[in-house]
Amino acid sequence: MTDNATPSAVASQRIATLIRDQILDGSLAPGERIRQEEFAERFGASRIPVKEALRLLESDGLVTLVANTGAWVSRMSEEECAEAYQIRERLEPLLLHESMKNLDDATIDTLDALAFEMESCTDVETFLRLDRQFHLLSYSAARTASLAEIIQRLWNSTQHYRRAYTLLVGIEHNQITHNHHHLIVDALRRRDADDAESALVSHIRRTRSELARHPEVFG
Amino acid sequence: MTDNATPSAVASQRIATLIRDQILDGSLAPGERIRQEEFAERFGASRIPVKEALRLLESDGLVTLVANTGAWVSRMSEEECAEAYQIRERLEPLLLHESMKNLDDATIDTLDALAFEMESCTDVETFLRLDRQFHLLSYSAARTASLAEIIQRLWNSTQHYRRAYTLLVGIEHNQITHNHHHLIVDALRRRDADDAESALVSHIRRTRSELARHPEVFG
DNA sequence: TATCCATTGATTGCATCCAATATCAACACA
DNA sequence: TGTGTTGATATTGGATGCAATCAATGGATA
Repeated sequence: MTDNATPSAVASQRIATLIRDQILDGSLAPGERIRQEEFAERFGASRIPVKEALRLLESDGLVTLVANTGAWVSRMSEEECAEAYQIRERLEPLLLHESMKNLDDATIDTLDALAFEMESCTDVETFLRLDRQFHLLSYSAARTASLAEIIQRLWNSTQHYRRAYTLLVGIEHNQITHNHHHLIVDALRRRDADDAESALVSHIRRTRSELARHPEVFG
Repeated sequence: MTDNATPSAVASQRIATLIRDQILDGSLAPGERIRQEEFAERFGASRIPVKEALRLLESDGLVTLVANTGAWVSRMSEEECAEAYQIRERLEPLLLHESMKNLDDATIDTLDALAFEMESCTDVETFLRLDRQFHLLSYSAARTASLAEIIQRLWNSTQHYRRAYTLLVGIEHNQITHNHHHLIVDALRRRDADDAESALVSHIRRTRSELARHPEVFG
């Protein structure tokens, strides 16, 4: 499971990737309007591929289209976000399990290094990037493509609130998170799937309850 | 959770629904080619909305697009099908749980009636339709839209093999399936979520192992 | 006879143009 | 003053035409 690697030769897919990246890195905020003509000009294309890209992003849940009216970056409610975390809690352990079957030791070493790097990083954006990288890498050996795709979509659609939460509470008092990561690496190293799954469930469940404790993130 | 209700005024979405229905009812088989111009003419539109519809169906997993070459109805491997059932096994109990919270008694009566109707039906297409109706109705009271959408996609992408399997083994010796349905209705009536979930898990798992026992379905 | 290359035909991708629709402001009227 | 209506403007939806790309066929060569 890799982070949208191939820059497609097809314009509509390339544009979809560019807009998706802007939504994920926060430069396009929820509720912001996306005008076809403006983005077409920005990407040096006509409105047709932009329109197709917007439909793709709509089916990803990142963009909301209203017929004859326009497109906006989707605004996710607190309930929808909780729902995404509930789904992740059931699916990500399965994906981790599938991935563990094929994970090699070198990748586990990299995961270990990432967990420590995260522990000593000092800014929010780096933390978010490393955290995403850690989990996606832990899933990277799974052969279950559609499962990986569902989960990547869930990560994407909740990315905004992960950032908002992290910005709100800071990254100083995150030892529990780091502990979870180390537990996961340890379980993977021992090839103990049940243990890895349960550590991951705890990890995701904790984030869900943390978000529930900080409703101001959704304000 | 209702079966694609609104016939959108937007042509691309209307066309996507029409093509999707043709794939689901079997009149478009896996591997069959979908030519933009041919379908545009058939639906009385130009190629643009057809192309957008195909991209939508691609993100549903029902259609496979190759740049500058064409579109085909997706061909799902045995492994991918098993994967879909694994995901369903983890997610559908959650959706049923969410739905049960809001299910009224009248709907449970309807589910009961559907279970009996299925038991006495004699042709495969009716059986498939009633089965789909039964399960989707049992999920209909859930407020978790994105979960419902994921599951609907999984149903859609495996629909072809449900039909192939049912055609292969017939519907005469399906008592176990009917038993599962009655167990689910009973648990719902008693408002016993855990019991309903475990009956549903058994139900889905059984189908998965049945498919594994009949690999000729995927030939 | 098998393999490689070029040419042709078919099909898709995209840009431009026009039509349809929604939004918003100005205005008439109660 | 508030409300309903109407027109102008901006924006999207879709049709047509052209360019780009791929697949397939035929011929030349080893």
